[in-house]
Amino acid sequence: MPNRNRKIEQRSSPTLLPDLRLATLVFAQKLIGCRLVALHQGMRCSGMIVETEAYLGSEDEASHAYRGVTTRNAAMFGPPGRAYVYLSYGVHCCVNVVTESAGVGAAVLIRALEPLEGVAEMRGRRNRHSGPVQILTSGPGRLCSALGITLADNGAELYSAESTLRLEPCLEIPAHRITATTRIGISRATEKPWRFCLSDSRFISVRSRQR
DNA sequence: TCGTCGATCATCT
DNA sequence: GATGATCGACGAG
Repeated sequence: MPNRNRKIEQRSSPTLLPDLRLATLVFAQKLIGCRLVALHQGMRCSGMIVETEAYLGSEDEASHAYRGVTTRNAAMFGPPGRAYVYLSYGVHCCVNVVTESAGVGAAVLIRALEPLEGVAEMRGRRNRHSGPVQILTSGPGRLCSALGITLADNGAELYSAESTLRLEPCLEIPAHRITATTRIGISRATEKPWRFCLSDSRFISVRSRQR
């Protein structure tokens, strides 16, 4: 019933997550304002997504999917709505939301959150018992550390209410509050303005490099 | 406040 | 053997 589903999407309210059939660049913007929830060691921690980056499939030189399926990126080529978690620089975990159809290899990297629940737990995990709360989740490695996300979460069903790592609706952010800039920390396809930030958020990872 | 640099290791060539 | 979607520490201004 594709037409019926489309009607539901057009009437999207703050209580809905972005439609998984959206194009990755649109999905990356719609993801801002959603809540990322992690339930680990019996603790619920969550934050509102304030910064994302879109990575397209085989057409995007900066994407892990550019060279096709490997052991590491297999989750990227799986069904949409799953988590793709990978180890960066051998040290930090980073989490993506897989988008589009299985086999495409597109995903949206979550780069920063505004902490909502479990701040004390996040401080403990990051060994930051004092200081500004922004430092806890501003950066893809930091937010995974704060929420306790590890490689064990690779492939988690983010759209399932039973999943220990999942997305939940939070706020609907109007398009004029979202800024597009070039992506960060990459050496290829650096000109693509596929990073999206909540314009007035104090929690984004790097100050504006807008072009 | 900003820039630089080393740590660290799974993955890829 | 080289690379990298990062981070934290440290020094300069």
